Amino acid sequence: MPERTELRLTPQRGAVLEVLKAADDHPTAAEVYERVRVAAPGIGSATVYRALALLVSTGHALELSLGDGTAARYDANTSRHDHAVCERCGRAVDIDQPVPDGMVAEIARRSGFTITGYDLQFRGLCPECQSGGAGQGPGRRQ
Amino acid sequence: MPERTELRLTPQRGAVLEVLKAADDHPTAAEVYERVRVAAPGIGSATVYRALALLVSTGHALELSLGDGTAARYDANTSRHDHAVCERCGRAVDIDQPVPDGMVAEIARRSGFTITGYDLQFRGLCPECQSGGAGQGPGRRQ
DNA sequence: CGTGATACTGATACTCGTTCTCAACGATTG
DNA sequence: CAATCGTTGAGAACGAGTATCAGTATCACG
Repeated sequence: MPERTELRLTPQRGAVLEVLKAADDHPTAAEVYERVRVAAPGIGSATVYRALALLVSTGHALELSLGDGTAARYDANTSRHDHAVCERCGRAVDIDQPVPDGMVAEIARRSGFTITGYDLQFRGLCPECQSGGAGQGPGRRQ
Repeated sequence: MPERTELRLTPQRGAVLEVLKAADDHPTAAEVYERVRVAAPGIGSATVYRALALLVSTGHALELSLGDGTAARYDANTSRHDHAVCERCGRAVDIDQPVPDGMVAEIARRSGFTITGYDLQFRGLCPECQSGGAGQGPGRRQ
């Protein structure tokens, strides 16, 4: 599978892309599937997964692993940015502040790695959940 | 299930903890299972998962999602640190340099989140894979 | 228009990591 | 010794994602 020779923008793929562009949250593949079924009722989940993978590989979408052990999320914003994830409600918002270059260089020097990128997720409580209710906070990892 | 009332250090749990402490890599649950079977031959995978969850919840181990979509990894080093993951061989090494406090504060201010922590993984090539061979690099995410 | 090549589709079976269920086991207490 | 209750191992169940496959749509060309 060296290079895509051809690539059609089928109705299904268009629908997936529309859903992704219309979403201001960061839907999982399953959520994308649900929403796409409104515009393309007969669509199968495999097709959604394939379309998402295609969009990611062609740079039209980003696949996010928000490090909470749950399913991958997708984002039509393809510029470099990170996320803050609410530990209570799972909502993710964009963070546009990059890690300082000096820090990356220092880490490359110390570890011997060639650093090609990084994934950074902040954890905490979103404004709604801070005020919202006093429910129990699950608390995960580190 | 408010608080652990009792907690036995059973041979199985001890074996899991030993494996974790002896590991200088960051084994997945499946790898822990394999290694534990040497010391505790009849052990079941469910027991290993339970022991790992227990160790994590009592602060004796850390569960890592290295953001590459693969299985969770475990680490007996419970102090705050991040990881650099090799994109070719999957190896993870520890990174001890924290994100500057000012950056975290700035992000909390801008997003309105109460930040309780973060997960940071650097991606790149480890020293071995840089020199090692010219194989094909997979290339994932962002 | 017909024909063949090939990309794409949806259904479904499957894999894999992880969790759940449950009967049996074992340690502790009275 | 009996009752209790946390723990165990086997295996079923689960959810996300992938592979397979037969059928369909689209394209290039004569």
